[in-house]
Amino acid sequence: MSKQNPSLNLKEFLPYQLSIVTNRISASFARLYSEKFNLSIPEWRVMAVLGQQPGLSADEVCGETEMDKVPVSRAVSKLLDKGLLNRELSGRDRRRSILSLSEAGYGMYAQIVPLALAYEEELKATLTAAEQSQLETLLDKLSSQRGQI
Amino acid sequence: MSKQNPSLNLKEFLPYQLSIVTNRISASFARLYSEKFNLSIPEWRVMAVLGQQPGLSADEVCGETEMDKVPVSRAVSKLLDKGLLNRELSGRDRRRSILSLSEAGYGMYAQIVPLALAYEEELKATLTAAEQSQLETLLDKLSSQRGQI
DNA sequence: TGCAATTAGTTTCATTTGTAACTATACTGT
DNA sequence: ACAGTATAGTTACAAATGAAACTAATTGCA
Repeated sequence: MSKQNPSLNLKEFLPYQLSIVTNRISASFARLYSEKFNLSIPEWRVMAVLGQQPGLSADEVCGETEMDKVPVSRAVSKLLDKGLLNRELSGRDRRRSILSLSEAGYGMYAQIVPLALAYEEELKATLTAAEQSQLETLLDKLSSQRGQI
Repeated sequence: MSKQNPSLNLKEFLPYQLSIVTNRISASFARLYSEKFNLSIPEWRVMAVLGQQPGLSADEVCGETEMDKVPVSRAVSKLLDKGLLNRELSGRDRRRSILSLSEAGYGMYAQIVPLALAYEEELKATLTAAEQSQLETLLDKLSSQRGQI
């Protein structure tokens, strides 16, 4: 039994399945905040971390969101333009910025969070409690094992 | 208990977790065929479906891959340039193309498929058999339920 | 038939994205 | 103290992407 007639069923191929499901979910979730609040995905992610952890630097935002520093920089400057963010420079290290949501930014954040949580609930609604915890386990395993691949 | 102090932990937020894991996996899998064979993600996807189902039209490739017709069209024309694809016009409907891998294309496909399968194996290696089937179930559930969201 | 509406696929254009170069500040070892 | 290196963040440029306009072929139905 050699490898003659190699074949791969895309629909059963795990990386492909993951990317289809994830893209659908990301896209439909993105509609939630992009249509109503006119935020791009990077902008929303920056707001999401700063809403929870105010005072991070741009670099720390990169770490939290797994985003590249370029999209973070661009998202930050757009959010500043829109008045959704405050930025000051760190006294200790004047390369570093200190970022936080402005009052307007926090107001928007406070509107989006319940939508996000409701969305997540809906997503999980078809899963039993056991399946939900299985999913966590599986995602953890898949994500930890990457790196040597 | 009202919704004062709304907060959302990004790292525990399902759409975010999915997108992080998936992006890592997609990126590391893409390195596999992009570095060695100089294929873009859309190009690889087109080859992947045609390797399995020769004779599809561009439109059917869209359906199989969930890609937009524009990236498919571009990927097809690049693959034609590279000599990896054959295209003829359907006799019945001369708008439709009939696509298949060329000999060179199939040769490349035959080299990539084992890499892809090995990659998938490695990915699944940390999961038990039970977890692997759980994962399938979960992905099915998550993907079927989208649409009304 | 023949003309309006669809469909397959391509092209154009504007937007997004990523890589690499750049600026400015801070750290290191001598 | 200071030369070399590293880091935070921005900018510039090129490539990828998507929406909408376009071309060509087909279908439907009056």
